[in-house]
Amino acid sequence: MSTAGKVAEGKAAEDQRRPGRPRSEEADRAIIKATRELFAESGADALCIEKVAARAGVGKSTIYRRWPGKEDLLLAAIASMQAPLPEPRGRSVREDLRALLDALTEQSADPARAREFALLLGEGSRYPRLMDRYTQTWVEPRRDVIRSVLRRGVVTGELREDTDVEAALFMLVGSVMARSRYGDPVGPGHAERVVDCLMAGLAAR
Amino acid sequence: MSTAGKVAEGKAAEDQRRPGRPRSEEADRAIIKATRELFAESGADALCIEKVAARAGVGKSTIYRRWPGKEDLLLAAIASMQAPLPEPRGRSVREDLRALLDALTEQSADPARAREFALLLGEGSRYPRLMDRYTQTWVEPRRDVIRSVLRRGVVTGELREDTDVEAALFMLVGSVMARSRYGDPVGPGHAERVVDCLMAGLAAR
DNA sequence: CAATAACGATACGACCACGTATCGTATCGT
DNA sequence: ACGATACGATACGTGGTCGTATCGTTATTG
Repeated sequence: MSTAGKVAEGKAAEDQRRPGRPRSEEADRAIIKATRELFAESGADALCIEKVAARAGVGKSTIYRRWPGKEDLLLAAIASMQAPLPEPRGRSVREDLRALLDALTEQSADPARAREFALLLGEGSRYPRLMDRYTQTWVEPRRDVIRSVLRRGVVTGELREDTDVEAALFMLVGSVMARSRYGDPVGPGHAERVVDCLMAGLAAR
Repeated sequence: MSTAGKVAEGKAAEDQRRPGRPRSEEADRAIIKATRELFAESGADALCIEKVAARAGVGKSTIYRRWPGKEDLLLAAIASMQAPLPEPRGRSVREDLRALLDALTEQSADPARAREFALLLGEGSRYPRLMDRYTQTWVEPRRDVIRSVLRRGVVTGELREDTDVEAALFMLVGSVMARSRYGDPVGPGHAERVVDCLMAGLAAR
């Protein structure tokens, strides 16, 4: 039915036009919020639909009406965790890296985000679709921000010409990962120390 | 077989002296082996006693006779994963760090060991006893090896006097963690590149 | 008002894993 | 031989989770 000639209005309009009670956007939000919370608290494996429904104050059917299963729900929840890195100001590599690493550090203090690392490292093999999409959507774009700061530093002459961008990248983000773990949050001075240490190098003059 | 009671074993001898059929050491080995394999394949949450028993060719009771439950079994399995870092040769910091990082890299290619990271970062909060013991038994001693190499470098003058040992440590081990993930093993040249990059520093002269 | 679809609640069957209990059998010390 | 204990196998009860189905109710369109 419908299909209508009013093509110009797009699919959304068509959805709205469906007869019957419309889906509750509030339920959408509550479900995603509950999913994120439970994922943060217990991880992907321990997350279960019935607890999500209970916390969201929603019936199970309301969830299954929207997502076919658990993995798809998790996918939606993770996709909704927006955590943009700050735009580099471009005044100096040192300043930009500090700001980026500070942001990373702060974000990794959030249990939900710490779970993402775990998902990536461990549980990922059990949820391949989820992990692929997560990597593609979040990990690489964020790495690219750091890469571009480093590359620009090389161009401006602030960094060595033979800078190994990839090695530096993994040391920077890795320093946060290696440090953040349950009960041992990374302190605020971490970013500054790491950037200074890496910029100066270990070797004596 | 069973080497008899002859040795001056103390308590062990007393255990041996118990009447009845002695516990099978082969069953011990098979159980631990199966546990490690399943942990490597699927992680801590997916590991279940019944599959361990099946793979080990052992009855469930044989497992429960030895360990009170799943967590204790995992603890024993992880404790049995010996993975010593090589002894630093002490000729140069650069050489020692390369060797240590190469070893770390190679070990992290093992799925079982990759799971350890995940355990540390994510699932750890669900198995606090397990994680505490793991950290204390494996993580810190291994970090200490790297710390001592760095400190010695400062003493010998190979490294800057104001070297930030902790920052360098987390960059080194973190570079491996950030890179190793399911389906994206760290290449063999990684250690060399990282160490060179860190030693030289990013800043232009 | 009638048709339609989403709502919360809840019951259902299937499955899986836990940890316990009980088989008959095998292997030890005495 | 005998008692003791471990062995593999298997059945059991419990509890949790999945995904489906079915309530009566509520909101929206026409």
